Amino acid sequence: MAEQARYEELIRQFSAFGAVKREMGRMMPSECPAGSAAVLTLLGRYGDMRMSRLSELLAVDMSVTSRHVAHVAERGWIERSPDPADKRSRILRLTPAGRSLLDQLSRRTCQMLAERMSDWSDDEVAQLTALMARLRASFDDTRSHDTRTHGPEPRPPAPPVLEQTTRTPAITQ
Amino acid sequence: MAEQARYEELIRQFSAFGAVKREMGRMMPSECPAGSAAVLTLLGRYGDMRMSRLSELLAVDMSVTSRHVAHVAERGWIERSPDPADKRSRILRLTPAGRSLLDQLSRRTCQMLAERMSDWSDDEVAQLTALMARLRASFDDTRSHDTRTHGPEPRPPAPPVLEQTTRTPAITQ
DNA sequence: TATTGTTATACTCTATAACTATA
DNA sequence: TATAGTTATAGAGTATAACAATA
Repeated sequence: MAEQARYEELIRQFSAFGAVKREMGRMMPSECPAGSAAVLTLLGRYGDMRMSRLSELLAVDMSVTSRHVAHVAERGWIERSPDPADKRSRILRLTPAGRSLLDQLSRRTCQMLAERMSDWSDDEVAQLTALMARLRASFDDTRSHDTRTHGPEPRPPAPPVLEQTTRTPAITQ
Repeated sequence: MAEQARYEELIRQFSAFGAVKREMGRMMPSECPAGSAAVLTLLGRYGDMRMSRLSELLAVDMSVTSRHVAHVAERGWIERSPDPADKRSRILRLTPAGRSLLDQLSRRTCQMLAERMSDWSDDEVAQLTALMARLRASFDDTRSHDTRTHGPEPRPPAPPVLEQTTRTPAITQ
């Protein structure tokens, strides 16, 4: 348990982190904004899935997911095929073009990080990754907390998003 | 120097961090969105300053800063007084109402973090803070890197944002 | 001529709510 | 009646460019 000052420092860093995100966003191709890249990345990592699962992984409302997915589908990077098990659903799958774009994006962003973090040791990078994963887990669990000020209950109990470790987990899909 | 897989993990956490930010944003009063809170926080921390310096600290374009500042000024949380040394500039200063709001926001967000991170040790919180501060520093320095794909040079060499450590630095203003 | 700050415009991301088609 | 997904609408954040006032 930390003191208030610790948390204030942390919050300050949360806020400042936006600059890092924006800097990375600036190197995305204009046809493929961050939201699209996130869709491709998750499909590449966890394989074919339905909208609802993708929504959980993105941790955004399904309406948002729907828009991102439409964007990448229009550009031929993913396919949406009907789910034989449930006609309301569609199965999302990377196309070869999508896979190719994903590989290219991944190489490019990793190269950028490698440059910016050239003085970080492998272990330090791993530490930051692990702590951020844990932070997310701390916010994911216990959906019981509720300190909000405005607006009604935003989401139902929310099926837990898996993958709270740093390591690639078994495909649960 | 880390391997590609390490960076991919890290990028994944960067993306997922958005969920944490949104969760925190949901507990802000509706009159005071994140951008406004950031303005108040920086003024509270570094004291009175000009737009240009605030822009640097926020790491956003001055047009953006101008909007945030207008928002908080309209609500009486800050004052903009003319800078006697340069009539183009205005000095920004927290009002008592702004200070009071800031204190309240700070308590509330810290309390939320304390709940969510109740199983984190003080040292772990400090570690995450330090690593995020260092990450930001890695992106701040060496404004020489340029892997962008589209758009012209977005900012000039950008005077370095101070405060790259975890500790509160001396007021440089 | 350069700099400080403001404003207009446009784009991305997000959430809520209304809607459809299926379960 | 409930769920999967889509679409319309609105709000926040950001960047670019054009502009005004001053240096």
